[in-house]
Amino acid sequence: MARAELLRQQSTHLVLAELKAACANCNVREICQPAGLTQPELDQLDTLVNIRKKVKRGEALYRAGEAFDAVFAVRSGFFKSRVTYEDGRDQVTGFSMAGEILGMDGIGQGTHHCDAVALEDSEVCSIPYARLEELSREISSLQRHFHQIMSREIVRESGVMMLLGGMRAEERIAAFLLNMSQRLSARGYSPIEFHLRMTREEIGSYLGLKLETVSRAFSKFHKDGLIEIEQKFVRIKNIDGLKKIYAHHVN
Amino acid sequence: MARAELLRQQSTHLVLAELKAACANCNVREICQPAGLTQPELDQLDTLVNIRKKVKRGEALYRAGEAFDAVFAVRSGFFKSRVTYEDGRDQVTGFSMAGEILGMDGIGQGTHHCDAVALEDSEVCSIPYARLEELSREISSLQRHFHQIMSREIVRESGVMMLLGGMRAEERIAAFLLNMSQRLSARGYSPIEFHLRMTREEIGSYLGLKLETVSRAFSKFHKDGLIEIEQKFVRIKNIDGLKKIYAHHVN
DNA sequence: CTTTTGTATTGATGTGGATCAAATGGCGCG
DNA sequence: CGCGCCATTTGATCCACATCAATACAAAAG
Repeated sequence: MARAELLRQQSTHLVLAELKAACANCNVREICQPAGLTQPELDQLDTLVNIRKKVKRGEALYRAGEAFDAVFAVRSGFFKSRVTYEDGRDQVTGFSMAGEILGMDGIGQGTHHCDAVALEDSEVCSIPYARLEELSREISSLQRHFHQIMSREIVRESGVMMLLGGMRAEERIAAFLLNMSQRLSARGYSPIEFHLRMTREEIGSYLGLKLETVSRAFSKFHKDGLIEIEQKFVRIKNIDGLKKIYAHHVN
Repeated sequence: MARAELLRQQSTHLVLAELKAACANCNVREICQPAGLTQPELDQLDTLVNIRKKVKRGEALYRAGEAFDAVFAVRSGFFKSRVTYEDGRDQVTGFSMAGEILGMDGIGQGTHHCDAVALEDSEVCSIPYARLEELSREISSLQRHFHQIMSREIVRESGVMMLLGGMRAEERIAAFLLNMSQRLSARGYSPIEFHLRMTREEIGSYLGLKLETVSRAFSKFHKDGLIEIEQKFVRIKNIDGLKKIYAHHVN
């Protein structure tokens, strides 16, 4: 752990030996280290993830229209994905936290379809797509794993479609909080206390609501004793209450 | 073409020779026949698509929760994808027409995440996923092609998220009609005249609107001379007018 | 420290689309 | 052919959320 910390502070131009160490110690195991690999396969895998890159808060990891050549594993930090219309309006299409994969929208067209912007100082591992394809052909469990990640992204988005299509404001916010809680929990963080990295406006954009509506819903949940909320800090006090709102589904 | 028609009427238990002929004549080339394959590769490909299956109008090709073991190429007909909540409410998450691929939501969990229901008598080719993975490892252009199809599904869904999150009723309907037009056009059908296979209610469910709102929007477009619409038949009379509505984006 | 700027809260009012309701029309089926 | 069901259209009313507006607050900048 201390070693990983050390490596993190070094240049992004790492020699291979260091990269291996980085991968072996990385907390993003789930992504880059599918289970059941033999040692030779693990060695190959180390050649896949080749560059670690820091992205400062507010900077874009990539932008819509840029050539796609890699997907990214978020090592630390937090990103939003955003599409921008011709007329300047934009919409947040997702949030990515440490341990998640970013950039798969680019595979289809060979160019990125959205911007990925860091909401706090972040670090990613770049996974060159050509190499990923190559290695997928050799290591079937990696292939399967990658397909699963893409498929889950499809399922995630259809979940958001449900939110947007059929739920009312408070249901959406409850679903959003529960989803955050669940994902943080899966990453080993507290599921009941966390910092929102995004603004009310970004939450609203993601959920198809205005920032005032988001704020009012948070206030209401607070008043009803479901959560504590102070600025970006959230503590879930009654998770079943939230689930009940989420599952209410009036019509 | 006459031969393909003949084959279509035979049993779904075809011998290999017939299958080959079926694939060679299939109009779904784009999916099952990536460009640049050598003859041996093409022969392998013929072993991938192994069963043709008819699905009658109203029947499900698969249902949420069922074990996933294949994706499907729609050979003819039309499907809707639908997720159902615990409480019985459901939402349409997509429509699939001839030449498109269905069922990729199941890869992540190993079970299907939604129902796929035929909106008219349809015919699909089943593509066993295990075999697809296997063949993807051998034929890199097939691998790439499959990844592109999945990625495009991700992009498609984020497009729907934009619709649902940021556009008003008439913009959504205009976008829906333009999308239908474009997809039909890409399949060699007329982009200006077509039959909607789904009800107003299904369109509404997909777009996050009530059926009355869908009906009113159609009536308005008709009144404004943008389309002709009679029951499920649509003729687009002013495609630029529709695009203008779609791009209006008040805020 | 003060100023500036971005973010959040809260209230008052407006409106797009949902809801409720009723009439019409198409189509499968006995 | 005629019955009954379902899809569609259209009108009237309602309400959830957007919009407009004012204030408060926090973090960053000077």
